[in-house]
Formats: sequence, structure tokens, C-alpha cells
Amino acid sequence: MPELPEIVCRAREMNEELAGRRIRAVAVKQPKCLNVPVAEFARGLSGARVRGVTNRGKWLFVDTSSGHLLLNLGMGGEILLVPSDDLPEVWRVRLDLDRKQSLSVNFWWFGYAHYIAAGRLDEHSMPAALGPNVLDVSLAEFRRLLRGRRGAVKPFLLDQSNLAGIGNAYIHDILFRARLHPLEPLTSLSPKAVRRLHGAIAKELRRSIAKGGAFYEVDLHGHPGGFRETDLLVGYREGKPCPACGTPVVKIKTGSTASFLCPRCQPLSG
DNA sequence: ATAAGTGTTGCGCA
DNA sequence: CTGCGCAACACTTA
Repeated sequence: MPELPEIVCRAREMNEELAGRRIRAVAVKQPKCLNVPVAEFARGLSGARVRGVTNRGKWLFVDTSSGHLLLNLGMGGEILLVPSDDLPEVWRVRLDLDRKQSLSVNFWWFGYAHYIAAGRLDEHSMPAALGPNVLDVSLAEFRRLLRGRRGAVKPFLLDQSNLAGIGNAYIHDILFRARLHPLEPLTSLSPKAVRRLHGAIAKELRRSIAKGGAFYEVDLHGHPGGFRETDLLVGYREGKPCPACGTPVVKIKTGSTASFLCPRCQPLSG
């Protein structure tokens, strides 16, 4: 469930709290989420100093003096900065820092914690496959990305190799704001519709970032975000009236994901 | 009490 | 290129 807004907020907090600090030791409870053996992971990060934390799409990049730690929370999880002697009950990966604090990383279903040696970032396949950060894409670049592409609008937006950052929670309201059906073919999007879509993406994601991300995710200190259920327009509001026209919101299957939409405001033009 | 739904990603296959 | 189904593990809701 963490998507771009939550990850942007987490990157900001981590950058503020962790930059300049020393990683004294590393512990791993779920080796499956690593890209390298535990020993190599621990050897790479132990003793390193954190330089800064950024994000690309839903991936967090922790840059240190001896390589990179890439985190992806998958379908939800928490990154908590806690006293080393008061750890949460469950965690998958733990970084013990200076000042008797630890960074506890947990995810509910799956997630990734990858270590990449300094200077080897380009060789790593996962971030290399990411498209540009969705909030950095200008309208002109957005048009260029869409040019010649086939398929429907929703799968295109969810594909992280096209644009990095949009997930299945925010996409409902993005498409509603753009007045587009999730299954609208890309080839039938008018220039106006493309402009609306580009604007809707920025508006929706920035709105949540400004509120600290979604209420169901927490910050480094365990406090939930301020983007609440009542901030949703049609997403997860099956049967409730569309905020624009009052028509009941419907939930439909779109491939392997569900979509919420207003059948009147978001007709399929084909 | 059992089962389904839910988010993300990468993979293999048509 | 595109679309599909699948697998990974935990927790909530019908």
C-alpha cells in the first residue's frame, strides 16, 4: 500500500533523521528479501555512514559511505526509528545506529532490502528498470512517453517501467479527476485528455504528500499520515455517490486489480 | 471456521 | 510490445 506519497514522505524523514549517522550493525530476520547473502549484506553496511536518502518511484535509496541500501515495502510495511532496547515485535531487517537507536524495517507480505556496492548502482536490474519519477515528468515528456503505445490507460500508469510511482490506491482518483475509464485505450486519448491526466496525477499525489501520506501508513515515529478516507473521491467508495454527479460509484475488475469509478463521469469511449 | 480479498513486483508464457 | 496468470507471506472481513 505504500505508494509514491508515502515513500516521498519517508525519504524526507529518513534523510533528516539519518544523514550523517553511523550504521553500527545490521540484523536480518528474513533473508529472502535480500539480493545477496546475509553475510555480504551485513558486511557491506556495517560501519557505513549514511549520506542521504532519496526515492525513485516506490523505492527508497539509502546512500552510504560504502554502498547503497534499496528498500521497497511491497504491499505495506513500516520503517521505524526506535530505541535499540525497545524494538517492535516484528521486523525483517534492522539497522543498529549510533545514539542507541535502530531503524526497524518491516513489511507485511513481501518487500525488498537490497545492497549494492558503491559505484554498482547501474548494474542492478530493479532500479534500472524504473521509469522516471512520475512527479518529475513534464507534460511534453508525458506525451512522448505515451506516443505509439498500445493497451489501456490503467495498466500503462501502473507499469513502473513507464512511470515510477503510481499504485493501485491512488489511481482510482487520478482517473476520476481526469474523467477517464481505466480501460480506455491509450490510442483513443485526445490531447486534452492527456493534459487532464497529467494534471490529475500531479494534483492527486501532491495533495497526499502535503498531508504526510495515507492514514494507513505511519512515519518513522509511528504517527499515521493525514491523507484520510474522507479525502478519497471514488476510490474504495463502492455504492457511495460520485462527488461530481451523485451517480453511485461502481467497483469493477480490470485485469488482476479492482477499479473504482463513476460510470457517468468516466465513460468508456473506446 | 474456512476462505477470499488486498496491495507490489518480476517472471514465464502466449 | 502486450496481456495474462502466478507466487511470495499476514491480516482483516464475509
